[in-house]
Amino acid sequence: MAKPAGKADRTPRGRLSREEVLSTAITLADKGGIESLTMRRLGDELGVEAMSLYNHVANKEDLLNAMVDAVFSEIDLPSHSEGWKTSMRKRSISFRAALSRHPWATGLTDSGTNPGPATLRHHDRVIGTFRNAGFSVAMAAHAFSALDSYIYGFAMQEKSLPFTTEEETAAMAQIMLAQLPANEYPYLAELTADHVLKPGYNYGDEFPLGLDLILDGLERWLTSAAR
Amino acid sequence: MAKPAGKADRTPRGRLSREEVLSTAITLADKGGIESLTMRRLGDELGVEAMSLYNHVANKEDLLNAMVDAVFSEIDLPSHSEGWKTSMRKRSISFRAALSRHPWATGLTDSGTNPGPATLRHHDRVIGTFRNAGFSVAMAAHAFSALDSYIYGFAMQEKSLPFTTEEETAAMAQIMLAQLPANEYPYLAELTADHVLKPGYNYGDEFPLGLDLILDGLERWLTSAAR
DNA sequence: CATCATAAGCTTACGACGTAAGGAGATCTC
DNA sequence: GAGATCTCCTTACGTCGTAAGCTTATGATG
Repeated sequence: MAKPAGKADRTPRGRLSREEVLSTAITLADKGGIESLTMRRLGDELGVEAMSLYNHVANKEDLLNAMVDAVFSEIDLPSHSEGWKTSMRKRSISFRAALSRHPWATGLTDSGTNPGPATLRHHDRVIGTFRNAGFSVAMAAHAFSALDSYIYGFAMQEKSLPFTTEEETAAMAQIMLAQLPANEYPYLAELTADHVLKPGYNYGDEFPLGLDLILDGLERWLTSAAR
Repeated sequence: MAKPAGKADRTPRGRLSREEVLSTAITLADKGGIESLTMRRLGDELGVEAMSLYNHVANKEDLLNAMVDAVFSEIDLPSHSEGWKTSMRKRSISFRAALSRHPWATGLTDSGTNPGPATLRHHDRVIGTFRNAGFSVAMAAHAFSALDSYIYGFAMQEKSLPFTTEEETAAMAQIMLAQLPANEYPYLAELTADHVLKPGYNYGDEFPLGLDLILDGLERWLTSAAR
């Protein structure tokens, strides 16, 4: 009686905004993986037809790029004031945490082609932190490459694991161990049995070990001056 | 006259084999990127309808998993006899080269869920090399995680660069530098101008620097004994 | 308040995609 | 030489991103 026409069950809302589209897309991808994010489902979630999304987004690639930039905006920037090593450690941990919250972002490599403002700012601040600490331009580039390769790669390995919680890990490792021909892959079997299946194991805990290894290495580069 | 019926322009060949399907799929993905690999195109390339591929492959995921395993089979295994550091250095370089030849493999993370035999053998030999060198099980796990995260991440960054050759790099960097608001991202601008645009720059050259940083760090872990 | 351009939504449609179902012909086994 | 099996084909379905064009709500201008 009140509503004259149109879709019945559409949640009444003001107009859509790009931000709303973006954040819903991120939620969807977080929940069901990037392959579950389709324009139609995203539209559904927003109470709108798929084609209406194109009023706020040029195409799907534009959407994905913006999503990646949103992830970068969640990362704590290194502060120039705090000592390069601690502040770089913090931002690295924050970076990994962001990729862990949004695993789909790790594989969205096309965003390298045209990075958004948050991505650029992030990179600029990281390089700036190295430069201010006394790294030469070349050394800063090497440090940036080494450190971020590690972070990205770690996130990718983490994402590719078929388990998340400790219980899942244990269950999965049990199964894999049982399937694994132990005499053909003895070291893999040993590692699974004696390390992965130890109570309290969590792959994520490996992160700071490699991180500190690299940071210590970078510090050595720095103090050994010339390069 | 000779041929009684059927498709005219089909290259006469014996029956298809899984190996043939696999290697053609890899060639296709190498040439046009993973998104250009569709069942229909792969069929075309082999002179066969898309559906015929399902005689040799369970589904596309099976195909992709097998492709990743094929990439792993290209990597030089570390030899137990040679000293862990040099042999691990060799296999790391070989690993990166393989991912560089087949960039699509870097993103195919689902293969972590059920790795093929070449992948398992590779992992087993890597872990075995650490163990034989005196790493404890836990240290071997840490070393494996740190090193392979770096390699994977490096490959991913390399893949995401919008250029390959030195000329492309220079051209692209010029453009990006021109577009970049230099006062907003001063360190990025500096790095581009003074490092990337230097003649002879090639991002791939960064790889051994980070690699040696990690290997040296692992060696220090090893010699500092307990952990 | 009336008009009307613009923006934001909807409908329909197209050409890809992966693959289910089932049929036809070749090849192998006994 | 008969039957089973394997390989390939045709057809079809549901889903995807998105082009084209329509309708309606908004908000500025007279």
